[in-house]
Amino acid sequence: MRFSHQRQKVREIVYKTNSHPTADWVFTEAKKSIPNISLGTVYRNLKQLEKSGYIKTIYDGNIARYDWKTEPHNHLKCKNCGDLIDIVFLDESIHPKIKKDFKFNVDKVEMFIIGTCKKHAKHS
Amino acid sequence: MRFSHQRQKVREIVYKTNSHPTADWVFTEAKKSIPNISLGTVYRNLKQLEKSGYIKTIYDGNIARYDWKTEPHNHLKCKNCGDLIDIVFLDESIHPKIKKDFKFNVDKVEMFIIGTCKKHAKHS
DNA sequence: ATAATAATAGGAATGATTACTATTTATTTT
DNA sequence: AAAATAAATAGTAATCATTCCTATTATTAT
Repeated sequence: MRFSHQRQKVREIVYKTNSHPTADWVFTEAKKSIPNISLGTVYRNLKQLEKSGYIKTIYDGNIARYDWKTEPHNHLKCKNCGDLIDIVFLDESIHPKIKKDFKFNVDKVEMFIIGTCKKHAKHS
Repeated sequence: MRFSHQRQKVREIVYKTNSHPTADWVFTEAKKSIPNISLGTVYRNLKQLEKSGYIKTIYDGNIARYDWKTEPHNHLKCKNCGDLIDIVFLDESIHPKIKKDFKFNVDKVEMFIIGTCKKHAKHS
């Protein structure tokens, strides 16, 4: 894979935010410094960056979001504001139990905990 | 909400399978007995059935699947065959811990465990 | 049976993502 | 440093899942 300014920029944008951005948001940001970058280029590079292990794809409902944090972690999703909050709740220590109980070799666990974050809780 | 043959059929189709079908598969099945049913009708009814609590929607990557099993449960997803396997691994007992540790009120947990099922494991 | 209106069929519209292709650009070879 | 090679791009068309729209049909209350 050879160098391109577009790929470098896409990567930089994902690495600079904790907002788990969508492809479209990355596109909008990238246009600020590369005005004629195309959306296809953003998608292609996000896919390549994931393949190379630099970023991870998160499926939030039926939209893809991207995350620079590649270590195993989980997400809280506030149904009120839509924010995704990174947490570490389950780690790889559950893999042997799943293998034993269900005869299933685990690669990774994707968990969304859906509810209300502290900013939007009605009361305690 | 008043009776319709189409809604009854959609519900019956989802209730008869353990394959976590997509809207399109439900549509194909429904056409066998209601040849001129439309895809929009299938989508509308799936949504209504979910709202009424008869079925649940599962987002598998960026495609919606439907599940008659409405009690909390989790899914193993084999990356080899794509099958979704129902398991009960995490239950609501984790909710208080998440509330305490992260100040987050949990409604539900969506978990996908991705890996290789026993049919497709290379060896132990 | 009639009136009121929820639900439908069929097709158009939308939104996210992928595919296509002529051109540009990074790297390699000379 | 110029030419050759091939990867990457821009721009656009195509695809796929899903939703929206509207005239017509079907269910239910009167």
